[in-house]
Parts: sequence; C-alpha cells; structure tokens
Amino acid sequence: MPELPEVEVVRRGLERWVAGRTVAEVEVLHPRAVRRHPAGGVDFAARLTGHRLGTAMRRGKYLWIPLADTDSSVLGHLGMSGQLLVQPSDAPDEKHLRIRVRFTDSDSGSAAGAAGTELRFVDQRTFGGLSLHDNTPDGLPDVIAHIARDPLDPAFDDAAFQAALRLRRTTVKRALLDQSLISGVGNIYADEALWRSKLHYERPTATLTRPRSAELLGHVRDVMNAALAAGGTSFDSLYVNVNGESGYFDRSLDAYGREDEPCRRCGTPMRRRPWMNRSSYFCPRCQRPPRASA
DNA sequence: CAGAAGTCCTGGTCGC
DNA sequence: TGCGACCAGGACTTCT
Repeated sequence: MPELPEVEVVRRGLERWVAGRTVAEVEVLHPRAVRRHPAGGVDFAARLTGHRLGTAMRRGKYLWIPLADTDSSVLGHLGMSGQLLVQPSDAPDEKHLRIRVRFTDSDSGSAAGAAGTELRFVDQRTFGGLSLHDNTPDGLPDVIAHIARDPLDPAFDDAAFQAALRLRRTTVKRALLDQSLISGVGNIYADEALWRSKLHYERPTATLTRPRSAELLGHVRDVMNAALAAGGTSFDSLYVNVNGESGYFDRSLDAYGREDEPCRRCGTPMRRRPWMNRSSYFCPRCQRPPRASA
C-alpha cells in the first residue's frame, strides 16, 4: 500500500539508478500490467526500446520517466502492491514479476554503479502498471492532466485548495481522496490527518472554517513529511524498494488500524467504521460526528 | 454536471 | 484439514 512518501522514495531511486540509461529490451510478462497502454504489451515494448530514459518525475502517486528526444513518457502507478526494483540481471525472477526492462549496459557484469542491473515491475495484485503516453506542453503525461498537484509540490496552491474544499458539497474524507482536488492522499493518511485535526470523516466540507481547513492541510503535509523522512533513508542501496520492508510499516500510526486501542490523545478506544468498501478509523471522543449526520 | 456507487484483482486470514 | 467468505484499496467507469 504505497502512499505518496513511498512513491517519492521510488522516484529518487529511479533518478539515481536508471536515469540516462538506454533501453535495450522490454519483456511484458502479464497483460494486465500494461492495461493502461491501449496498444498493448508488444507496442509498449517496441516503443520503449532504443530510447534513453530521463529523470523520473512524480505527481501524487503517479511516476513518469520522460523518454529523451521524444515528447512522451513512461507512466507508472504502483497500485496497492506494486514495486519498481533495480535488480542485478542475474537475480532470480520474483514470483509476481510483470515487466522487465533491460538496458544496453545491463550485462556489463561487475562494473560499479548501475551497470549490470535491470528494472523490474513486480506486482502481486496487478492494480498498478506501466504505460506510454504523449506529454502535455507542461511535460505531463496527457492521461494524468486531471490529477491535482500534491501537497508536497512547491507549486501547490494552499489558498485555492481551501477555497475549493469549502465549495464542495461532500464530506471531508471523500474530498481528501478526490485526486482532482488534491492528489497523493490515500485511506491511511486521510485517517491520520483527520485524527490530528480532530475532524470526523463525515464532516461536510462546507462547514470547515478557513483556519480549520488550513490546519487540516498542514496535518496532511506533516504526516507525509514525517513518513518521507522515515523512509527516505532506507533506500541507500541497490534496490528501488517500496514495500513494507523499507520502513513503511515502521512509522507510527495514530489512527489507521488501531481499532479498540486507546486514542493516543485521550485514551478512548478507537473505532473502525465501514466506509466506501474500506474502513475509517477514528476516536469517538476527539472526532465527534457532525450533528446532522445521517 | 457533481457526487456517489460499482468495479477490478489476488493472497492472507478467519470461521465453520 | 478444507473450503468459502471476507478483507485490503487507488482510480477508473458507470450510475443517479
């Protein structure tokens, strides 16, 4: 369940280990991993081969790598269980290996650095995948043009977000998960930020005052930055790792997954409620439901 | 048109 | 022990 901080760690890994390398061969081992590439796996492989990769970029939980000398990019999303790994070319295939990218220097043996490695997309549940798209004039893959900037983006407009939030006719957690309003916030960090803000997940966005929405946004940022700080150091290795071992589950969570455990603020047992085929975790005392709640 | 609900997918876990 | 039900959940598609 990689969230934005984990995806950023992956982006840094890609920047370090695959930027500047030229694709020699692509193997698509599962069609679902390229389902967002309409022309299919064979086309995906053919269009990638021979191109040099640029510097990986990120918006929300999307990653993309521009192809040098083209106006297109490889777009990636890790979904729930996806990993992008830089592995020695002779390492055994992972059980759920979906896509392999070999580079022109992949077989360079024992040379120092990235040479001798290949890029692998591994994904158990295949919610994630890779695809190739034309860029917009902004250099963004066209299919993610509707994705809002994320709160760690220096160009994120706090005032505009707060104004848009209050105009929505929905509840606050739905809004936090709406990728056209703010990107990169998943179920876990939404619950964490709401707990820190002492807001119930069904609070109507229209009832949030400006200070309350500012506080909420601040907590979203804090949660992400804390996770980034914790996970960012675990990556000083050959592996572009995104899964639990990279410290993701080591970070302390105050709300998510803590049903029946005492609230870290007031000691009241935390609760879990079914919500949109998921769960919402909250403190029934610190996060009071809205009065007119259905 | 905005907002809400349905859908995809697999492996781990739990109850009977 | 075996089997089926259930759960995880991001983002797209379909609905109201």
